[in-house]
Formats: sequence, structure tokens, C-alpha cells
Amino acid sequence: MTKKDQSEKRVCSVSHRGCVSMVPIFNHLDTLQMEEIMETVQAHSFKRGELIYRAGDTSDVLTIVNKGSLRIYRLSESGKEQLVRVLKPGEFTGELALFNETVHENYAEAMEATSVCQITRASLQKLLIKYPSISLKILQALSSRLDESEQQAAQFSTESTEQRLASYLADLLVEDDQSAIVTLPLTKKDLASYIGTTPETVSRKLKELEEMQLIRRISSSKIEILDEEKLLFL
Amino acid sequence: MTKKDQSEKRVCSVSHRGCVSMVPIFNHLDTLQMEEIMETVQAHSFKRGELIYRAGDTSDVLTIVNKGSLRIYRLSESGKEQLVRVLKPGEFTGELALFNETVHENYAEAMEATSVCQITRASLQKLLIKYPSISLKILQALSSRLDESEQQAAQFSTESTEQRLASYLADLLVEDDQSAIVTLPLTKKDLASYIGTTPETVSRKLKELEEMQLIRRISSSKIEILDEEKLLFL
DNA sequence: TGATTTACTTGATAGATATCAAGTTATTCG
DNA sequence: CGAATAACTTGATATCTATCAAGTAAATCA
Repeated sequence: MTKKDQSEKRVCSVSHRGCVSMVPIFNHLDTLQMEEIMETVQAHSFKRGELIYRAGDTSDVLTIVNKGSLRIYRLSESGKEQLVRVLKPGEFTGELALFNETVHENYAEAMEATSVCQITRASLQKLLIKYPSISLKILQALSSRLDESEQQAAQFSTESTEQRLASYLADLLVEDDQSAIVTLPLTKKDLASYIGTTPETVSRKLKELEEMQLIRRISSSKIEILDEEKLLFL
Repeated sequence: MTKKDQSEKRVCSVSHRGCVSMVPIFNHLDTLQMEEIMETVQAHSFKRGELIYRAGDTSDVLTIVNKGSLRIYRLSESGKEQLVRVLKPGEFTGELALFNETVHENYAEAMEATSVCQITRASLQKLLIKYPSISLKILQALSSRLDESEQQAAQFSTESTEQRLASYLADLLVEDDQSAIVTLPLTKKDLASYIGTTPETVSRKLKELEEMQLIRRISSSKIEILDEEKLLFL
């Protein structure tokens, strides 16, 4: 084994660690148990813009983000995109892989250079039998995700675009942080997709919120929240 | 024990049975195991229009529909309703009860005389430890529910009201049934809430679909699908 | 670092649908 | 079974936002 091979193996092992020790569904296990899981995952790397999976692809692995981020989105018949969620390190997708082999309804795309780990359905099922507590963690994650999805659908149906944008901005404020400056984690284009509108409308609504003195735009990605309460009760 | 007491106990026992033996998260267990679960559930009955829970109520029990049906909905700040889903016998709600005590974000209302069974978080946690396979069944149900919720959100965001109505009607067709006549399971008012529009708009769009000869209205709740393919590709 | 590409902003316009009103139909209640 | 209530349909109008275009700003690439 050349020095390069040895180096890659070590790097590979290190990269697996991020898929287990920092992942809520696994990191409650003890060290030996986590190492056992590290043995079963396969690492993959993607460049920005590459697809991890597309709608119609077979769904038979659980994918966990190790480094970078993934945008999960759906497309309508006419090609319109709805950004469902963004996955950060430690988060997973492909949970349908737990059950029958099915196909993805969503697309998963790397937003930046991203490395992931994948576990096949067979391996995952063995893990769940051996460590039932993992199921509870996955359940917890799915429950939260379901609640967020239902909230998103309800907001689309019952609130104006301005209200949805205002809610989004207010949610970016960190609970314990005194600072009222938020950093947009998404481009305006992705933000538009996430709250169910167009980039032009996001631009117009941000301008209006500024004119109403509820926010102040600092840069293209930083915004100061001037009146959080009014934002929440538009 | 009077005859009446004996009769009520037997009726009560029978009513519990529907909360276990016909429920996908439990009915894979064997008879003794299911009887054990029957011992832990509490039965409750509601009249049409009564609330099982409202937003803000503590969420610490899993609720399973035994007989009747529940409409689960959200309200916006301005009082607009979004019908999230309708629960039929065998289906459950309140899965957040599995974890930390939290509060409901949704409302659950009986659509007709409805009886439910409820299991507390403590009892449920014991059952999941004893029978880990229940977790997998709940996982399966939540995964499906999440996929449907994401689809609903995406439809609100990317499709017209006409397209959403058409999709809804097409989905009512039963796979193996040759009959193209569907029965609306919801009132027009509830249908409007479910697909994210108003009753007036549902009325107008149904009329338009009829004028396009894609459907034919038979009665207030029966519709004949004349051209399913075109419905799906509006 | 400059060229190229993409994101973003602003303007103008069209269309979808919410809202409100009023009349009709269906369901519920006593 | 008739009265009362709620659901539904139709008409009219207002508003929100998507779409398209064009110019500006920011990011990417060689």
C-alpha cells in the first residue's frame, strides 16, 4: 500500500466519523456501537450542483450529510421548483429506504462541495433491530419534519407572501442572541423557492418591509430586524 | 356487578378491540400482545363537531381512531383554516407525544360521532421498548405522511387551483375499479380547505372541468371522471 | 484581474383567485 | 314534515403576484 493509499484510508475513516458521532440518530450510542456503524456506511463526495438523487431514482439507502449541505426540492409538471428543505451536516434523507424499495419523489442537490455517508436498507434494518433506540431517534426527527412540512403547507394556503417572508425572517433570529442582525442562509432565489414565490416578489417584499421600518437591509445576505413583534403579526 | 355493568364492560372491551386489532401499528403483534395493549388504552367518545384537542393543548397521548373520523386542521393568525388530513379508523395522531411533552399545533375535530382510544406517553414508551417493531410501523406511517405533506406543500406553491382539484379527483379513482364514478369523501367546504382554496372557487372550477368534458357531476357528492389522463396533465 | 455568467432589482402588464353579496339547494333539528 | 340553518352556486369587484423585459450588481471562471 503506497503512502497515498494509507493516507486516503485514514482520511476516509476520519470522514466516516462525521457521519456517526455528530448525527443525532446515532450519537447517543456508545463508542463501540458507533464504530460498528462506521464500518457499515459508505462515503461519497459531490461537487456543487451535482445531484445525489433525482425523482424516479430508486430509494434504497439512507443518506446522511457529513460535510456541506443538500437542497431537497420537488418539481411540478411544468418544471416549477419547490424547495422542501436544506440538509446540514448530521441530517439525513431517504428514510423511505427503511421500508419497501420505492422511488424518490424529490431531488437532492449539493449546494456546495458535500460529502455524505450512505447506509443500505439491509444494513439499516439490521441496525434498527440491534439498537431499537435508533428508531426512536428517527421517529423524533420525522415527527419534527412532519410538523414543519404541515406548517409550510398551511402557510402557503392561508398566508400572504409578505407574511411568509416575515415569518421566515423572524425565525432566523437566534433565541439567546441579543443581536437583531440575521444572516440569510439561502440565496434570494432559494429563499423564494422555499417560501413559495418568485425572486422578483422576494425583492419587492423585502423593500416593502424596509419601507415599513420592520427591517433594514445591511448587505445582500445580512438583515437587521427592527421590529420582530410587528413582523410576526403582519 | 349489575347486568348493566357487565354489559358496559363487555361493550367497552369490544370497543377497545377496534383500537388494536385493526390498527396497522399494532395488528402485526400476536393475540396476547394485542390484548396487553388493549389493557393500556383508554376509550373516549365524541359527538360531531367536538374537539379532541386544540392548538396549544398539551400533547402527551397518542390518539387512535376506533370509529368515525377526525379532521386535523391548522388555523392561521387571521383565522383561515387549512385542512391537513382526515383520519379514518385505524389511523393515529399525536405522535409527538412519544417524545418531550409539547403542545399541539393543530386542531382535531370529530367529523361525525367518533370513538377513539388514547395511550399516554409513558405507556407508549414502555410498549415501544417491549415491542420495537411498533416503532417501525409508526416510522412507516410517518414517512408516508411526510411525503404526502411535502407533496401538498409543493402543489400549493407550484400548481394552479384547477390542477390541484384535478389531481385530487384523479386520486379518488380506485386502482382496480372499472367504475369512473367517484364519491367525494369531503364536503365542498372541506375539499376547498384541503386543496388550499375557497368553496366558491371549488364550485367554479368543478363547473369548468365539466365544461371541458373532463368530468360530469352526477350529484352533490358523486362525480364521473370522463378523461383521467387529461385531468392529470392540465 | 477582466470577461462572462448568474443573481438581483425595478418596471409594466395580465390573470388567477379571494372577498363580498345574494340567491338557491341540501341538511339538520324539533 | 316544516322551519331553520348551513352548504353551495353565481355575480361582481379588487388585489396580489406571476410573468416578461431590461438594467444593475455580485459571483464565478479562466
